[in-house]
Amino acid sequence: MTAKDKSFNALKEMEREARRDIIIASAERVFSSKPFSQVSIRDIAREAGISHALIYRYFPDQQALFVEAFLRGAEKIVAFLHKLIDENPEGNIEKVTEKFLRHMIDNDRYFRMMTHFMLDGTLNPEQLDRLNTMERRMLGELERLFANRASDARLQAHAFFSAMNGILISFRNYPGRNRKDVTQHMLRLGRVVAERFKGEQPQFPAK
Amino acid sequence: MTAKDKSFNALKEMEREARRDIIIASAERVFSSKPFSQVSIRDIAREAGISHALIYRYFPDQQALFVEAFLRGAEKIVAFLHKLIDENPEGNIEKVTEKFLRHMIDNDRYFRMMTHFMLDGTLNPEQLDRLNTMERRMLGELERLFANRASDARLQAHAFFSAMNGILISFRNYPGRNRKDVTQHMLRLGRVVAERFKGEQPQFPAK
DNA sequence: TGTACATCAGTGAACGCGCGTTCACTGATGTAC
DNA sequence: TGTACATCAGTGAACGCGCGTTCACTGATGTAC
Repeated sequence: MTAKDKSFNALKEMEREARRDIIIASAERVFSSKPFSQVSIRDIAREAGISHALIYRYFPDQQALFVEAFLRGAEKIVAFLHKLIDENPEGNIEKVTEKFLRHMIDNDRYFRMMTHFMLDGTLNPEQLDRLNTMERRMLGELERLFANRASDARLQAHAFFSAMNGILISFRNYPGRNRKDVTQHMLRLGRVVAERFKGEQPQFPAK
Repeated sequence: MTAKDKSFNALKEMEREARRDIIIASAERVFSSKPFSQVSIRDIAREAGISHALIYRYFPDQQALFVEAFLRGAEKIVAFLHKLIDENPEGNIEKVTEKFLRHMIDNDRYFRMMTHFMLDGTLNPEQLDRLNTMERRMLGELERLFANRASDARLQAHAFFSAMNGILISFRNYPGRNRKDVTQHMLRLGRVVAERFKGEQPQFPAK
């Protein structure tokens, strides 16, 4: 009886999770179709084919859903990074740089969400914490890229991560031309950065 | 008579410009006090001590005013960069990096506005063009930093600029702690980047 | 087997708000005759 | 000098909209006796 109750409840819980997933997946789709600041609860409900009021049965508020949708995608990015760096154990930075940039360009929605949250000053502490944990995990993966090269792998990883993000942000709208040209320019800058980050750093200034 | 008319009209025009300036200056102040996305026309009018309807006598719409306010500040950044690089003619990248980062941190509102516009997909072409011109001017200043060092000064400048922006964005909300710690970390990453960008680049891969 | 009740996914309508923008108007100043 | 008119900075009120969120309700399903 108890066992049966448990499995029934478990099933129910699973179904509930499945419905929650559908909402998150719909959110992800909407986020690929328009700028972050223009996405509304109503958009997501429409995409999911449900009443917008229903979303509040699964998420306490808008921010919680948005963060959740981002974390879902960020998880994929971490997995991608993990695999990528496993496959380039010699710290082949050129290769990693190119693949990483391409992946971020192809998964533009997550990159846009990430930068939005990085800049947003209105996040509540709990969500901020979840986002920081995610950023730390990405940085942790990148750190492995420098583990055999520099004594300050962590700082190198942070600086490298910054350079990647900077490229993706700074040249996004630049200078008109078509998307392909922009991608080419980003990859070219990626090669410059990779070249710079290649060797063992001479001597990191203490201070 | 004509001369008098001209000077009268000129005076009127100047007064109008002065009033326009007051609005822009008020906008700049509001932008330092809250996140970009939360700034409204009404906020700016309140700060300037005028009716919000009046703003539409000086600017066609909100976006025009916002871009104008940013360009005003960006002008100062370009001037700062120009002076900074003049004062470090030997391409003292460590120094430039530190001063640049500090300046951006101290003028955070402009940095926030800049990144907002870089990511925004809803700008009309005319404003986008003005912003791109401004970005090109910043990059032009930075290019001088690499002029005597690398054959591909332009690419180096773009990559360096990206790294700076990336540092400022990626660690803004990271990881809690106080503002001073965050600044310290950013400067530390700046030193890593400066160290990396110091020497002549070995050989830029063609491809 | 039938009936009363509990649970819960799901809904449409409404609330309350703040926003960008427009409108009709006022009042001061300067100009023409 | 006085009067009719034009110009224009400035205003408060209103428009219309979309938003996040809540509410009262429906209807299906499962449970207890």
